[in-house]
Amino acid sequence: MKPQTPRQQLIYDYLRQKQTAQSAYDILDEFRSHGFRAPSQIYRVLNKLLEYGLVHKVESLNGYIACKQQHEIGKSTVAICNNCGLVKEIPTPDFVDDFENYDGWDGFTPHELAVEVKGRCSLCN
Amino acid sequence: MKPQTPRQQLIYDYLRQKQTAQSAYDILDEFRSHGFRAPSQIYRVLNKLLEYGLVHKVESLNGYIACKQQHEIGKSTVAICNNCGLVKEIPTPDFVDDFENYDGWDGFTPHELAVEVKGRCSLCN
DNA sequence: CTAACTGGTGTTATATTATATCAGAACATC
DNA sequence: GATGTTCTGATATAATATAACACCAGTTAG
Repeated sequence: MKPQTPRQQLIYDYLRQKQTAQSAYDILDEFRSHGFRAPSQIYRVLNKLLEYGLVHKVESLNGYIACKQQHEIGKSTVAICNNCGLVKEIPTPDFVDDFENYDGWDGFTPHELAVEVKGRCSLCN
Repeated sequence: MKPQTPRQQLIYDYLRQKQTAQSAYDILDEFRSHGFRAPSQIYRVLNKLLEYGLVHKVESLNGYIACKQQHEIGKSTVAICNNCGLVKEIPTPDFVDDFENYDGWDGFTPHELAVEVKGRCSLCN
């Protein structure tokens, strides 16, 4: 699915070009000149992009990044640099597929899986 | 590490007995009668408990749970029921250890890893 | 002893993130 | 051209989290 409106395209392109997660308010400040005046306007666009799978929310940063990986939906893995804030979506390792046949679930049926890894990026190492 | 003060013990015990993640404000409301009056008081205790590894933050719920699993520090896995809100910490599967030798890091050095899985618990299935 | 340090506490204020709600515009369709 | 759907603008408010400062108690060092 591609962005469906000019504003979706605008925000998607903006996130694509960023290396760090952006908050809704970061985006709002960036695009006030484009007619965005209230957070709800940003969240509306973000929610669509999330729905389309074009954007991920980085829960531990309350920020948003563009999805640059082709991956199974409902299975994202991001690496977050504690030093510079860089967020990189990485290919979800194959062995995570084992989650489905993991026997530790105790009756739980997994639908979506999000892995957030904190550490140091190659430049900050 | 065990709770170090009466208030840490209080909140820790409270979280231990809960099946769902509790927000700082839930806890505040619960313990107003014990002299908690401001969110910062709760966050102070929570931050200590997090530091001691006795509590986990569930990022996607902005809530907190007691850690009931013995596990390597910096490696938590929680299963979240989308229906009833139950949050269960589960043993981090062995194969996640492979993360360390995963070759998709591209220079990134992982320190901490958090897995949040959404789905349906055994009762809501 | 007492000065300095430490860690926990109380309090007020404020920052940050996210949603609810309502009204109107744009557009399609029948 | 009435109806419905989606996107939009706008205001208000909710929910989550931190900053800053003063106080007190215990303890450790000079």
